[in-house]
This record gives sequence, C-alpha cells and structure tokens, in this order.
Amino acid sequence: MTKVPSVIHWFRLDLRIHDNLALRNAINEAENRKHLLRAVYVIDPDIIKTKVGVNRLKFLLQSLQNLDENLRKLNSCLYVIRGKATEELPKLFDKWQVKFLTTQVDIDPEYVNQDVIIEKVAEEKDIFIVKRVQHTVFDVHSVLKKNNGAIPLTYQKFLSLVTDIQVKECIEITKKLSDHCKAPEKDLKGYEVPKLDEFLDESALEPCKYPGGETEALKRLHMYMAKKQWVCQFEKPNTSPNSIEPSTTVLSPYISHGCLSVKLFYHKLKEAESGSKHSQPPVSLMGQLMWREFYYTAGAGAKNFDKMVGNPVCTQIPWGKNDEHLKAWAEGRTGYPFVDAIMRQLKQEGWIHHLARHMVACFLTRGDLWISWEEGAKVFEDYLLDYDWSLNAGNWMWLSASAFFYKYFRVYSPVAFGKKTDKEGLFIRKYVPELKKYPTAFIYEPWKAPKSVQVSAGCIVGEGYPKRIVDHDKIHKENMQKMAAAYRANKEKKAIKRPRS
DNA sequence: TCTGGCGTTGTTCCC
DNA sequence: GGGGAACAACGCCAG
Repeated sequence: MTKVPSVIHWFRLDLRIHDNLALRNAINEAENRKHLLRAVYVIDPDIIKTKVGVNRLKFLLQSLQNLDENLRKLNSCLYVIRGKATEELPKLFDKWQVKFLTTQVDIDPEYVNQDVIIEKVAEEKDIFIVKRVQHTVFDVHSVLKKNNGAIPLTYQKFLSLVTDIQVKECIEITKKLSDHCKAPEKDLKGYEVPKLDEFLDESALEPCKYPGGETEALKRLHMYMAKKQWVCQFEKPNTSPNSIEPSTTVLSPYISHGCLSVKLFYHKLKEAESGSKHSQPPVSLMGQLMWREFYYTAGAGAKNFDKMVGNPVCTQIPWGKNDEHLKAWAEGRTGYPFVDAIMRQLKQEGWIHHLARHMVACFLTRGDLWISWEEGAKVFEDYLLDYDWSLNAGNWMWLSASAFFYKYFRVYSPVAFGKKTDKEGLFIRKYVPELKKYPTAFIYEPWKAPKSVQVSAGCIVGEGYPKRIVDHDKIHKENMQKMAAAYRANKEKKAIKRPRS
C-alpha cells in the first residue's frame, strides 16, 4: 500500500486537458493536500466485443494515447484500468488510499448507474466526489428545471429556454503538476495505455480517416474556425450528404469523446460570428451545437429515452421484424445504390453526413423497411465514431417520426434525394464500386438498365449487385398508411388518458 | 378550450 | 434549371 494518499480524476467522455474543470480541481486538490494525482480511464474489454465497433475503438485508443501524451506535458500521465469501473475503482480506492475523486457529469444511463454505485462506495470510504458539467454547454438539468421539469419538445422552445443563459468562459490548466504529486513510475505497471493490438487486429482496418485525440480535435477546430466567412455562411440544409470529402466539419467524433470541449467550440463560434452577418439556428453551425444541447436536455428528462416502450416522448408504432432486411440494410446491400453507398461509407469510415443519416434512417423505419428505429440505433452505435447516447436516440426518433418530428408523409426517395447534390453518382461509384461503370442515367436505379447495359457495365443486377429488397414506390405508400393508423391509435390512447373534464 | 402559425433539410410536376 | 404549387397524410404551442 502507498503511504501518500491519492486524488483521482476519472476520465470518461472528457478525453482532454483543455477546458477540463474537473481535472483542474483534481490537480489543485492534489497540490493543496500534497497527495498524488492519478488520472484514470476505465476500459471494459467485454463492452468492446459487443457495443463498440472497431473504428470507434481505434478512435478511442488513439484518443487515450494522445491524452497520455498531453498529461505528460503537465508532469502527469494516464492510468488505463482494464475491467468494469464499479469493480475496479473500489479496489484502487484502497490500494491508492484515495481521498478525493473528480469526474464529469454524464446523462447516459450507463454512466449514471455507475455513478450511483461508485458514489455509495466513496461515501463508505470517506472519499469526497466532485462532478462537473463539462460535456454540454448548458447544465441540462437546470434547463429542465427552468421549463418546470417538462421536456422541451421543440427546438424553438429549447432555444427560448437557453437564450439568456450566460455561458461561462473556458478554463485552462497553466501550471505543471509538482514532482511530489506525481505518482511513482513503477505504479503504472499494468495500467499502460493499450496498444491497438491488445484489442484488435489493426491490419483488418481501413486506413484511418479521422484519427482520435485532443491534438487532432484542436487542429480541426482551428482549421475551420479560421474560415470566418465559411462559418458565418454555414447553412446545414445547403451542405451535401454525398460529397466525396465531407461538406461539414466532422468535429462530432471529437465532441462525443470529449477530445474537444463543446464550450470551447461555442466560444470560438461566437468569436467567428461577432461583428459579421451570419446564419442563425437552426441551420447555422451554432444551431448544430444547440441541436446537441436540445437532445441532451430531452435525453436527461425522459425515462427510457433510448427505447420506444416506456418512453414518454416516443409515439408507439407497431414496427415489424425482418432480420434479413435489417442485415441487408446494415451491410449496404438493399439494392438501392444510394442507401448502400451511405451504409458502406458508415461502416468503412465511421462517419456519414447528417442528411445521409436521414436517408438511411428513414429507409429503415417509416420509409421502406418498417423496422424499429431501436434496431437502427444499435447499428449506428456500433459503426459511428461520433456515437452519442442522447443524440443517437433523439435523431432516430426524429427520423422515424416517433418524436419531435411528425410529418411522416415526407419520405426520402432513395433515388431522387441523392441526385440533388450528386447527379453523376460519384459518391455511389466510390462506395459501391461494382456499379462504377454504370451510365449516369442508371446509377441510382441500376435495375432499370437494359440487360445489355448491365453486361457492358460489368455488373448484372441480381448477380454482382443485389436486386432491390423492396419496391420503394409501392411500399412507402403502404407504410404511410401504417403511420397514419399508429398516429390515430396514439391519439385515441391520449384521449382516454386525459378525458375531458 | 380552440385555433392558426409554424416547424433545420420531401417529391413531383409544371412553367 | 430554378422556383412555386399541389400533394393531403402532423403535433406543438402561444394567444
């Protein structure tokens, strides 16, 4: 057992040293008490096998590696604990004589449940815990309180709640940790940052398009914020879902892992916008950030936000089950080239444009396949680098017209939608290479190509590329009727619940 | 209690 | 090819 007691900062979704108040609190506490600072991250090897896809795992490990490098600049380092937080941390509380623990506030039930257990253990062991809101711009619980505990159900309503809230300045850690607060190097044994090959075979992975880490995050942020005019003119609906290079910032994976502070992003946007005419929420870049806050607020306020049943904001829809269709969708072989290209980009690169998410989410749920949004959310959880509990559930509910958005008759066409921004089908040609020689006239609808054209393009529909698993023109109309019926049933149920007095 | 305005990002047809 | 209207199938919220 160590003689000198310890202060822990438990990193979770705040894999950075900039604007990390909880980390600064831990450092200051260690200095004042003359304790050792232990910066820890807990990684559960089992979760990796089930929920986190290989690309996201790689991103996470790169972020941890970079975090360790940045901590070393502060005369500290990162301990990576293998196992479950609720089992491993209590052991370390004893081993390291922990007196003080800091961490960030999270709303993902997985973290919330962990917190309950850890806080109980900490209380028994007389460990003081400090939690800081630093994964959202606003404290979502105080936003809910401001709305009398009700969940804001529209974006505009949410904006009206936060418009007069003063956002605090970012904080920096300017002083290095004193040598006497630095834990001995030998303590690190067994807690080193994992190399990729500890968890996966790197050779099986695609080249890394978006490397993880705080350093990369800040580089990316500054690159975009330097383009003041671009920032001020940004309007999301005018960006392209199917450009070969992303038409938006791709800061999302860095934000979801906390490599980038949302508060820093907020202030940088304010700075870029100040003194210039600029676009406004919901379509502006600031508007994008506010969408995130909106979903976080809803996710914190609603029970079972990531499920249909027992979720107060979610319309109950009798989705069907079709594992073959689900699999075809997830693997990018629905027979609709635009849908398949998007799903293959997602699987390969871990990121797709927001409107591309609209396209495939609508297709899976109310548009074509009539499969529950919960199934789609699970696939996204696996594949997305920027997976985020509340955003994922919120957006899936939006697209399936289960909550927040109700115009279910607006269905994305898997043929027409992509053409608006990519007539030639370059995006399809890249991600569905078996169709790359198809003439432009048939690139979105290869089944319409005469056999001779299919032969000369080197790919027969039904052999080299799948036949359509559904007929969109027919099925989307049937699904609209089902949506109408589900809405009617929901309305009747509500009327029974709240009878006229 | 009722009503009209409005909501980040639809499609298709027609001029 | 760009813009506007028809299509017909919405719920939330402020007044």
